Amino acid sequence: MAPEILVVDDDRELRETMVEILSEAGFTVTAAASGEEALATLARQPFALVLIDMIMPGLSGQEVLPLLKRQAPRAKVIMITAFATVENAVEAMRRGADDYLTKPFKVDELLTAVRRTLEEARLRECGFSIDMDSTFSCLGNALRREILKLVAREQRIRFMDIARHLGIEDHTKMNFHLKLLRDAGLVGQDERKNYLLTPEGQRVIDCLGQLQQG
Amino acid sequence: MAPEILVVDDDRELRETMVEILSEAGFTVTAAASGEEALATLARQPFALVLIDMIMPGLSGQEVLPLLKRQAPRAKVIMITAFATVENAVEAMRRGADDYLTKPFKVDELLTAVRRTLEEARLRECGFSIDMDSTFSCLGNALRREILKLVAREQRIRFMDIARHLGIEDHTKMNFHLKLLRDAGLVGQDERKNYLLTPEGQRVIDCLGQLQQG
DNA sequence: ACAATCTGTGAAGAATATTTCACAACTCTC
DNA sequence: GAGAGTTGTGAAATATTCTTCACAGATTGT
Repeated sequence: MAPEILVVDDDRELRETMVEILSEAGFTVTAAASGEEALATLARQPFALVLIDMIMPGLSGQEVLPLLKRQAPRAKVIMITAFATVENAVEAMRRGADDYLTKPFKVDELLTAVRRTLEEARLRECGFSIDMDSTFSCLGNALRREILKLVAREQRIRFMDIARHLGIEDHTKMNFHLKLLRDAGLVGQDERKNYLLTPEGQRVIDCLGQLQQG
Repeated sequence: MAPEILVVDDDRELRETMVEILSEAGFTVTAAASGEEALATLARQPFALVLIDMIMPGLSGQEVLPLLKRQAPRAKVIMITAFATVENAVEAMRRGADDYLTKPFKVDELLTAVRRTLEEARLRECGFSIDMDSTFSCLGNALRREILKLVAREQRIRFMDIARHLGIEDHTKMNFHLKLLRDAGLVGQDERKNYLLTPEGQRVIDCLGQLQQG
């Protein structure tokens, strides 16, 4: 499925030009003439990317941005303005915009910005997908959480060292939990049987840290 | 404990001026004269905020930024430059900077930017702290995860409606799980006994969505 | 090669978590 | 206020997970 883009601009001519350029480049494009219309459209359908003119009657781009980010946190946003200043640009980015385009722009500038931003979004979706069910049921156990945290901290660690660090005398007990962590795809082993985090495990740890205080 | 700030600038005079200003404002400040030194310092000690000059011999600010973000993802960053352009500012923000300051700046501009950025960091730490143990052991159960997701989707929902949505015929079973979710602080009830997400629950849901594809 | 340690398996028993059931207060509507 | 539906409690039965134990191949150091 082609990436869905929403173009929001009150200037009909510019709006239609942008739609045309992006459509020809192979994107699926929808247009909205105001911030209000954009939010309504976003409520009905998800978009990968939203292009917003900063200056519009009614809701301005600046005002739409936080509303949009709340409603569709995963949508990427490129702000467009004729009055570009460092302050405005920084402010827009601080508020959650992903890029910033100055009018007038060339066709190439638009396409480059759009492609780059979509590419970033695609990267973030990562190659692997995490199976929430196995991950959560696995981490429902406190000892397994401890093991995961320890492996994350030590980077690579051997079986018996995990047991010693956590004060577990029965290694077969450790093995039981370690196996579940392996099955859930959270930890793996290198060629020397050292235990280490998989990318999935790394991501879970990141998320955990963020959950705790971030 | 006062917030820890790291100032990175090769220009000794400006560096010491910034340290002085920030120290007098009550912050705990450390200085580094180069990108390399900054990264080494960050490895030894965490900082809430790092101020980096864009242009330095050796590692430039642009080069330090991604390294720093990898090493200390939770540190906030303010980039400082004498050659401010919209493009440079946008680029720095895209790469993970949290604010952007143009030289020469007034004392007030520096303090405002620093305070605002730290305030944002503080807000993100939120008022409540999540008890990872109870949260995870609670969400170890698939049915409870389903309930949490349903409550998140519906915003507020009544007891029996949860049961019907999930096709659970025995309401006392529902009650068992709902109670555990309440005990874990993930869901609450309003005055009419509608179930709804607590802030903690909201945060967990956000994190979950992000884990799945973000 | 030998001993010592490490890494692993599977099955039975022990401990927890979950479901079911009997029961009841409460809140609507009529 | 009677009846229907809602929201709840606690204890016993059941299912699941966890621990322990007996055993064994692999690896390492000497």
